[in-house]
Amino acid sequence: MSWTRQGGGHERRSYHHGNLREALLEAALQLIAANGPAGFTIAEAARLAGVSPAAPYRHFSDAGALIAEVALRGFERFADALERAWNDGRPDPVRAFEALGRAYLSFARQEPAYYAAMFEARIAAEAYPGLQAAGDRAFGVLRDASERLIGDLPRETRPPALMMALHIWSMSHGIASLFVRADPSRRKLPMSPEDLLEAGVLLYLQSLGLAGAKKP
Amino acid sequence: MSWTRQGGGHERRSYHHGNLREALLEAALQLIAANGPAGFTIAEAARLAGVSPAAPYRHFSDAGALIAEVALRGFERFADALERAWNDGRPDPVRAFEALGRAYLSFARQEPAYYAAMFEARIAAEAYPGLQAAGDRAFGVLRDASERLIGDLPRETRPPALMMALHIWSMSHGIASLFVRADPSRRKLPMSPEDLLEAGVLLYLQSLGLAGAKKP
DNA sequence: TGTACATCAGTGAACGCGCGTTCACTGATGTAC
DNA sequence: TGTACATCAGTGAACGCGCGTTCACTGATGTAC
Repeated sequence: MSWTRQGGGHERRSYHHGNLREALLEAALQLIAANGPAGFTIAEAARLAGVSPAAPYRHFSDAGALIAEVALRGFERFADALERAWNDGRPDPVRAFEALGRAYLSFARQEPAYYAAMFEARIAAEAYPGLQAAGDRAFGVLRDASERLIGDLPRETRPPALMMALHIWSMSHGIASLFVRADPSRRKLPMSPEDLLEAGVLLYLQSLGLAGAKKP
Repeated sequence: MSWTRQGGGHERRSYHHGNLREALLEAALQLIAANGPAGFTIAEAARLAGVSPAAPYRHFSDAGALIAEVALRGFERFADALERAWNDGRPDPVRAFEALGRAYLSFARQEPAYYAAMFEARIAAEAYPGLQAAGDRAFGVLRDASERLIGDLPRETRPPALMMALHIWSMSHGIASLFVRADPSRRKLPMSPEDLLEAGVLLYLQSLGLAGAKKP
């Protein structure tokens, strides 16, 4: 990729945009944030990027491919954020696990467009190489953290790490879709989504003998 | 509402459809099931109902109103299904609670169009009177069941019923959206969604001292 | 029981709109020499 | 360092399409008498 001018500034464009691919992905994020994945069109993205409606086809075969690319990048950022939060189990696994949960919701809140592209766009993951893998990497963070958390448990009371990761993921995703998304249909909560998730995770860990009996 | 012919059969139509409102809602379900809430248009629904594109406007002001009506009915059916499953806590609260969870996923699986209209359509609930209330009624089943389940717990270890209901709802919804929906982006699971949810709920209840230590 | 009439559900033609997609083109960029 | 040329990103005009929405209308239904 090469461009002549740096940054996304709106100085007078020359014939070649120079950074159109990135500009289109950026535009897609704006449009998805505003109206959901269905509210995105190539024509509108081109308009936002200040380019003719035919130009995007030099970079993406169709709208699906563009959204898939957004989702792919979303999963990568998501995995990064989760990894940073888990911080390899520091300062201690339980605390790091809670940080992981907060990071999950924080991502859904800060990056609603990425989150929507990842989970609401109805993309056929197998049609876009790399997408599945990126999703797996994000989930892998949760799975590894779970594995680490339950590593010291006696064999009889140790649940499968995969199952545990799925439980935590499901609850996190459920809270994110029901209560975090700035959606007109969002319901009101008597507590913050973060507190709700933390309490749920703590109770879950408690049942495994992994967290103190109380920590409200 | 009045109609001259019963049923949705496709016998020769007369000038008046007679049951268009219902036919449109039915068509909407088909379209939403096929392509999600965004894949629904008034024109296409009219076509499916065998009626001119202007006819739907006699019954719905716009597409949003039609989808909102679908969501409303969905919440009503959903609440009914959950209530039947809970069965007032019989044969015993824990078992009934598990049945409630299965009913949740079963609804998401059997009625994906309703489920999508209810949770993915981005409807402004407050704009459609009754919608919020219908949603509240469905959630209320879960809340009442939670209340009943924890009723006998000692005050110190008893969580707020509302919070507990939110946890269960979130996990159920998370599992439903991630693993039940017949969506091209759905991920594979090493177990059935029902088993995953049941295990999660049991662990959760266990942490409250409400379920046996093991029941795989 | 029959007739006149009001009601209103559905018609069909029309409109403007935005989208997806194509095409031959153009002009900027980079490279070979 | 300068020139010729290949490459290719972006143009702009055009197309067909389906949608939303309106309108004056029509004909079936139900009701008052």
